[in-house]
Amino acid sequence: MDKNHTASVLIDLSAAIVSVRGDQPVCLTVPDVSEYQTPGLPFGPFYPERHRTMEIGLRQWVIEQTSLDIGYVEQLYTFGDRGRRSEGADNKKENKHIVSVGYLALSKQCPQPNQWSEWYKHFPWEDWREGRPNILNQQIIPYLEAWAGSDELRRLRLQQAFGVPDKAWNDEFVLDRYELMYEAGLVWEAFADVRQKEKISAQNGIAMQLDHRRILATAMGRLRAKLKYRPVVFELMPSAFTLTHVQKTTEAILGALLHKQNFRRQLAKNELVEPTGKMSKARGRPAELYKFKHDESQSTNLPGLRIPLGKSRNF
Amino acid sequence: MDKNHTASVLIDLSAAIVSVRGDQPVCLTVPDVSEYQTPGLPFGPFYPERHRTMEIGLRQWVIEQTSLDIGYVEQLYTFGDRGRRSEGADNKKENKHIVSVGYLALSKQCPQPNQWSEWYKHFPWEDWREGRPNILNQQIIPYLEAWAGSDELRRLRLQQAFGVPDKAWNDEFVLDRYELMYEAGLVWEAFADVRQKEKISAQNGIAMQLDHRRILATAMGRLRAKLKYRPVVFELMPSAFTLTHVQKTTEAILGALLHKQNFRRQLAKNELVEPTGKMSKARGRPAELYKFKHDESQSTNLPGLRIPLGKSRNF
DNA sequence: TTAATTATACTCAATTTGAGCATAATATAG
DNA sequence: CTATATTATGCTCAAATTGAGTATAATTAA
Repeated sequence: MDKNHTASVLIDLSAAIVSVRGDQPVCLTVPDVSEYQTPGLPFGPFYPERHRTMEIGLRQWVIEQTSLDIGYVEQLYTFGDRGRRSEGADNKKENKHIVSVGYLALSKQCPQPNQWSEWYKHFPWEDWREGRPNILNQQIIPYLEAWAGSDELRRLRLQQAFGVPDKAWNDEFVLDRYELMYEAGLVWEAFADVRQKEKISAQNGIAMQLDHRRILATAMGRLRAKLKYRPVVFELMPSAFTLTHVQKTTEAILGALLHKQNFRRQLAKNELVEPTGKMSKARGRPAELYKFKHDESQSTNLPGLRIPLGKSRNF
Repeated sequence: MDKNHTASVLIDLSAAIVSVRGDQPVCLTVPDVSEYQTPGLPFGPFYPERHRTMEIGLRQWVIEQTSLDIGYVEQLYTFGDRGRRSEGADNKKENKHIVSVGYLALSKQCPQPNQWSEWYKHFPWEDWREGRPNILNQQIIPYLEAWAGSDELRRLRLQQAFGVPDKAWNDEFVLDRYELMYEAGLVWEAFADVRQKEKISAQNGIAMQLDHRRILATAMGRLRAKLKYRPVVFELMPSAFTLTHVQKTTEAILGALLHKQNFRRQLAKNELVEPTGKMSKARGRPAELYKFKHDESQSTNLPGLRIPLGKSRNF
C-alpha cells in the first residue's frame, strides 16, 4: 500500500476567539454562505513551509483576516474526524482528509458586534446565572433519559455529564455534555440527512459548521477550568477595571454567580491586582480602579485566583 | 500558489506510554539504529481512511506493535515543528512535512524491562525525592544564569520555570524547564551540528530522537498536574494494592515525597478506594489491600484525590 | 527478645472557606 | 433636599480543611 498517499492530510487551524461583551461571553464567527446559514469558527490552513510552528501560523492568519489583537493563545485539541461523517456527501470534491487543530484565543475587544456570537446562544444549557436553565428539565434531560434507557454505561455518562439524577453540575464538562447530546441525536450537527436536520431545527442551541461547535465546547470547558487556577481573566480585561468588572467577566464565562466578598478576598490574597488610585463612575458608590499586577505573558503560569464557588450556588 | 501542495503533511501519532516499575516511573522506548543510539518514543502514522479518530489509530498500532493493555489515553499536544530543524540535514529524502500528535498513555504493567526507560534518566533535575538534585546547582542553574545575563525576559522565565532565585519549584513546569534548557543550548537535541553535539554528550539527561524528549516532558507535566485533581493513579495500579503502594506511585510521578497520614486522609475522604479484606505480607506490619472503587473509564472525570503537598516538602 | 520496619489511629493548631451582616459613598426619584 | 436604590467595601464567625505531628499496633529480621 502507498503509505504516503493514504497518510497525507491537510491541516486546518481553527480558532475559538473569545471575548466578553457586557455580561455575555462571545466568540468570533464567520457567516456561512450555504443553504443552512450556520455560522462557523474562523480558520486557516497550516503551511508548514511558511510557518515554523502552528501557533505562529494561527497568529498570522488571525492578524491578516481579523486584525484583532489576540494576546493569549492556547492549543486545545486536534480532531481527526473533522465533520465526523466521512460517509457524508459533503466532502465530495476533496480527496484529502482534513485534520483540524483547535485553538483558544482571548481578545480584550470585540469590534463589529455582528461578527461575534454569544456562547449561550449555542449552548443555552450552560448558563446557570439565572438558575437552572429551563431547557434542561423541559427538553434535554427527558430525551437523554429515554435514550439511555436501561443501558448502564449510558446512565453513568449521563450522571457524569449532566449530574442527573443526584450529582452536582460541573461547569467544566461542556464537551462531555455536547458529545452526549450529539450521540443521542439532540443536536443539528449529528445528522447528515437534510430531512432529519429540519426536524430538530434550531432547538438546543444554534448549530455551527462542521465540528466547530465541538471546538467551541472544548474551548469553553478549558477556559472555565483554567480560570480557576490561572489568572487568564485579565486577558479579557482592559488595562484598568473595577473588581466587580472582573467578577462579572468571570461569572459570564463560568455561567454561574459568585459570592462577591469572597471573590474579592481571593483577589486580594493572591496579590494579582493593584489599585491605580483612580475611581470609576457609575450608578452606586464609585469603585476603585485596579490594574493587573504582572506582565501578561506570565499569566499562563501564575498561581491564579482560586474562585470561591460556594456550596449552594446563587447568591 | 498551489495550496494543496504546500499544506499537505503527514501525521505521526507519538505515544509516551507510562508505567511505574518499583519506585521509578518508566516510559516505553524503541532503540535507535543510527550512530547516536538515542532512544525514541514509539510512534505510528495516522491513516485517516482507516481510522475514524486519531485515538483509535493510536490504540491500533500500540496493540499491534507492543501488545500492551493501555487503558487511559490522553491527547497531549500537536507539534508542528517536529525536529525543530527544517534546515537540518536529517529530512533529506522526505519532501513531506511531518506533524506529530503526542499522546499520554498509562499502562499497569511494563514487561520486557529493557524496553522501558526511566523518566529521571532523561530528566535528572526533575526528581526531588532525595532533596534538591545536585545537577541543578552544580550545572544547570549557573549555566542558565549566564545565558540569561541581564536580559529581563530571560530572567523572568528562569524564575518561573526553575524558581531561581526566590520562587518555589513547581513540579508541573517540566516542559517549561526543558524548553528553556533547549533554548539555552543545554540539551543535546538543540544542536544540529555533530561536533557541537559531542561537546555536551550525555550531560543533563539522556537525549531522545527528534522531539521525543519534548513530548515526554509534556507528558510528565500533564500527568503531574492531572494527578492532583483526577484519580488517574489507579490506571497505574494493579487490581489490589496497599495505600502505601498508591503513595509510592504518586511520589514517583511527582518526584516529591508526601506526608503519609495526610495522604491517607485524602484517600479516605474522597472515597476512592475500598478495602478488599485481604492483607499484604511484607516487611513490617501487614497492610490492608484496597481496590479502586469506581469503573476505570470514569477516572477521567472523577473528583480525584487532592494531594497534600505540604509546605516545607520532604517528610 | 529486641530492634527495625511498616501501618494506622488520633490530635491540634493554623489556615482557608462559606456565608453573612454592617456600613460607606454615590446616583436618582420624589 | 430627602429618601431610596444601588454599588462598594470592611468585618465577623462558624465550619471545614490542611499541615504537621504523636502514639500505638502488628509484623519481620537480627
